[in-house]
Amino acid sequence: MTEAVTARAPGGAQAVRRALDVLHCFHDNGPDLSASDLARRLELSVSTAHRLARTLLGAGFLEQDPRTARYRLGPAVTELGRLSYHQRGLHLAAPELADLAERTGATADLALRSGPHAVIVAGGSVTPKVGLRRPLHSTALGKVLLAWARPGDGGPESLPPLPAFTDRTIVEPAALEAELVRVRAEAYALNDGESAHGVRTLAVPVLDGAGYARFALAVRATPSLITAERTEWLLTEARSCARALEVLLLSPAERRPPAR
Amino acid sequence: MTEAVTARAPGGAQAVRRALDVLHCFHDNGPDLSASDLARRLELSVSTAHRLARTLLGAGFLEQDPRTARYRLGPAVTELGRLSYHQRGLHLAAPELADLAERTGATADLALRSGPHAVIVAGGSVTPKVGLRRPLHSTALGKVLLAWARPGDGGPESLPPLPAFTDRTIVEPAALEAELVRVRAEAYALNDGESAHGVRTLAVPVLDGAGYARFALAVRATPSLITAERTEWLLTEARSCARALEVLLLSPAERRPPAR
DNA sequence: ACATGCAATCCCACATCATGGGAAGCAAGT
DNA sequence: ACTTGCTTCCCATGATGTGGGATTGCATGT
Repeated sequence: MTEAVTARAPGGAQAVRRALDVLHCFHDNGPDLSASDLARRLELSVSTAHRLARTLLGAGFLEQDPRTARYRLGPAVTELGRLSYHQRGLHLAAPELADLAERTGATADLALRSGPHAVIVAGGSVTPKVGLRRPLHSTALGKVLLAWARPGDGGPESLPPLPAFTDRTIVEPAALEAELVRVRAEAYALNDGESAHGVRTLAVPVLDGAGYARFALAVRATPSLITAERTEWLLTEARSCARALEVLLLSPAERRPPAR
Repeated sequence: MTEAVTARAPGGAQAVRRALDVLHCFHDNGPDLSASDLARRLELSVSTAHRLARTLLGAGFLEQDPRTARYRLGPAVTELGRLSYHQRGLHLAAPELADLAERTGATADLALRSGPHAVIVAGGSVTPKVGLRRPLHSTALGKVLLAWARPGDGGPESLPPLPAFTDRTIVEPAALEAELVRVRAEAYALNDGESAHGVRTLAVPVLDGAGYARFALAVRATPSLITAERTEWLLTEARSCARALEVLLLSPAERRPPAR
C-alpha cells in the first residue's frame, strides 16, 4: 500500500529506495512504528527492516523511543524539512492564506505535489491539517495539480488505483480525464463530497511561467458556504490570492508575465 | 567536511548512508548542486553520485531544475518535514517565542540537536534563521544541548574538531568540559562572541522528565542589551518560557513533575 | 566555425555489500 | 512455566551497487 510511491527506477537502487520507503511509512497514522511493523508494511524481512531503521537512526532521520524501542521521524527530517520549507518561501504564504481564510470564512490550504499525492504545506486556519497527504483524484487540490501537471511528474495515467472514498469519488480514468478537461477550461476545480461527505472545495492553480501548477490553492468549507451564487466571488478571491502567491513563492525568472 | 555526520555504523548500510549524506549536502550553501558537485563533496565517483541522486529524485526527495539539471531538496522532504514539525508540536512554540522576544527585545530561538549540530527549528523574530545549523561547541544553544545531552546522543567527546570562529571560541576539549560543568551548575549557558563578534546569547534547556534537554531556548542580542544587570531578569523570562514549552512540546508522560 | 572543457547520462564486468534465514536474549501476556 | 512477539546479532550466499570509461550535449573561449 505504501509502496506505489517508488514504483519505477530499476537502475541502481534498492537499499536506498527501501530506506526512503521506510521514511514514507511514517505518514499514515500516529504512533511510532517498531522494526517489525516496518517489515510488515513494506514486505521486507525483519532483518532488513531493522538494519535500514538502524542506518536511518544513525543518520538522525529516525529516532527511537528509549522506552519502547519504536521509531519515529528524527531530527534530521525536521531539520531538512524546515530548510526546504524556507527555501521554497512557504513561510511567506501563511499570512496570505490567513487573510484569504478570514475574508471568505472558509479554510484556505496550499498544497504541492509529491508523487501521487497532494500535500498540504501551509494552511490559513489554526487546524493543523498541514502535512496531510491526499490522493490526487479525489480532491480539488489534486485535480488542479493534475490538470496543470509538469511533464516530468506524470499525468493521470500515472496513478493506477483511484480508490473510492464516497459514492461521488471519480474512479473511472476516463471520467477523471474528462473532469480535468473541464478544470482546465474553467480554470478551477471543484470537489463536492468526493473525498468526504459534507465538504465542498474550490481550488485554483499557482502557475509558473511555463504554465504548470507549482502549487494548488484551495478554499474549503461546508456546502452552505460554497453556494452557486458565491462561487464566482470565492474564485475571484482565491485567484487574487494565487496571484499574490505567484509573486511571493516564485522567483522572477520562474514567474509568468504580469499581463495574461 | 560534510561526512562527519554519519561516522559510525559499519553494519549493513553504505548505499543508504551515502544517499542520506547526499541529502545532508543541501544544508551548507544556497544554490542547487549538480551531480558532480555531490561527487566532489562526498568523495564519490560521479557514477555513484549520479545514481544516488536519480534514486532520490524518483522518490521525491530531490527535484531537478529543468533548465540546469541541478538538484535541490524535493517535495518529499518538505512533506515529511512539515509532518515531523507538527508531530513534535513545534508550531505551538512560535507564539511563545514571539512573546518572549517582544518582552525582552531580543531574538528568541528554539533549537534541537541533530547529531553534532544545534538546529534552530523555531524563532521569535521574522528573520528566517530557522533551519540554520550551528556547531554545538561555539553556541549557547549547543552548550545547553551538550550539558544535558541524552546518553545516546554522545557528549562533548563525540565531536572531534572544534573549529574556531572568533578568538573567543572554545577549542580545547578540556575547556569545553569545564564550561559544561559551569553551565550545569548555573543552569544556563552564555555565549559571548564565541561564534561571531558582537553577539551575546543566553540559553536555557527545555528539560524532559529524565533530566535531559529536549530543546534549547536562546535569547540573543547585542551585548548592550544583555548586560550583567539584566542577565538575571532575562534568565527568569527565558526559564518561564522554557517551562511553558515543556508543557506545550512534551507529552504528560515525558514531562518532569511540576515541583522541582 | 572550430576546438576545448565540463557535466549529465548510460553501459557493463567485478566483487563488495545488502539480503534474509536463523538463533539468542528479553519482556509481557496466558 | 510456557507461549508469543519483539529486538538484536551473526553469517554464508548471490544479488546488487560500484566506478571506470564511453557518449552525448551544452557552454565558453579562440
